[in-house]
Amino acid sequence: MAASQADRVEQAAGALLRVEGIRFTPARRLVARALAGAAGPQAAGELHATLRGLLPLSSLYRTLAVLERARVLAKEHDAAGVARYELAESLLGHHHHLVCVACGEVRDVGIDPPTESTIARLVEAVARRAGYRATGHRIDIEGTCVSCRTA
Amino acid sequence: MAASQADRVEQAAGALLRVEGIRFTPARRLVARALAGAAGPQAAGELHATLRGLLPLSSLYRTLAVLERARVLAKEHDAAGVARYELAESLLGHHHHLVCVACGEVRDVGIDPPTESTIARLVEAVARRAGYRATGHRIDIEGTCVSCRTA
DNA sequence: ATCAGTGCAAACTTTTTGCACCGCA
DNA sequence: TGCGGTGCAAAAAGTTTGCACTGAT
Repeated sequence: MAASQADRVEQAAGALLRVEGIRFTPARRLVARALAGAAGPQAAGELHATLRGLLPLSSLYRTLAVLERARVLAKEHDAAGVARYELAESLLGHHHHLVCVACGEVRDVGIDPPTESTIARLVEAVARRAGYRATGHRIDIEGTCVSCRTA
Repeated sequence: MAASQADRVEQAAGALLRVEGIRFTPARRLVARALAGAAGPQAAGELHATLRGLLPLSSLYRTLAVLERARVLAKEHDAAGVARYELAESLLGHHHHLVCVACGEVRDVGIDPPTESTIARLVEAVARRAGYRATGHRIDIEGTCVSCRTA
């Protein structure tokens, strides 16, 4: 159930922070758990609303920065340039994003391992030919989500 | 040679603007040509520096917005959240990005058509299973560029 | 007692906008 | 002459930071 996923994430986040000698405070627990329950990367404003004033925006940003430094979460930017945060792949697993071009929703999507490794192999070959040493890749699949299509 | 690529882009950009009933002014020519010569998406600040004061920043932003609206160029955001502009795929062709995780450079990279269509097919299947209708995809290949590796 | 963590308010960066002016059609 | 385009300066949005306070170890 949902609670145990949040529990697992909380435990893993605590371990990552301890390794760096950083305290696992209530604010950090709160943010880690909130992200554990999200279907995709969250903007600071969204998290702030979710947490309903439990954390001032500046503290939230600082919390996010700490968690990012400890590799608990990863920061990226959506099409509007707004920062979005989600659990690091070491906690969430490798995945990609479905981006609705109509409403801007960003949702996580997993790719089955055989397909994923096929893609990884192709991508690495492209990078090598261009003189890059590939360390990873990000794929955003643009399209329209169900609600935007039926609306 | 370089000039003819800029010329082709300028002509195509002019056509796109004319279709929308928008004037193709010197400022717009300038920006279109500057982007035609770039190896990857450019930040507004970079373009402003390239144009050496020929265009105030606010006018540059407005020019970029006009060109985006006319589908001459596309806007995206780099890892730092800064807006970057490049020629639309209808002018530049479908391509992806090599992103150097060390220096932040973003460089265009083409993928050979067979590989590209393999990837497109895989990606569309993933989207369909998730209830999305895919209209496109973006792949950022993260790695280290030659200069960052040898430095 | 010390030092990391917190909250408020102010600063900063990037991008957008209001308004007056200019110039081509 | 009308209207789109331009430039300056000011504003808006998102994010970061200085500083004083709080609380855990």
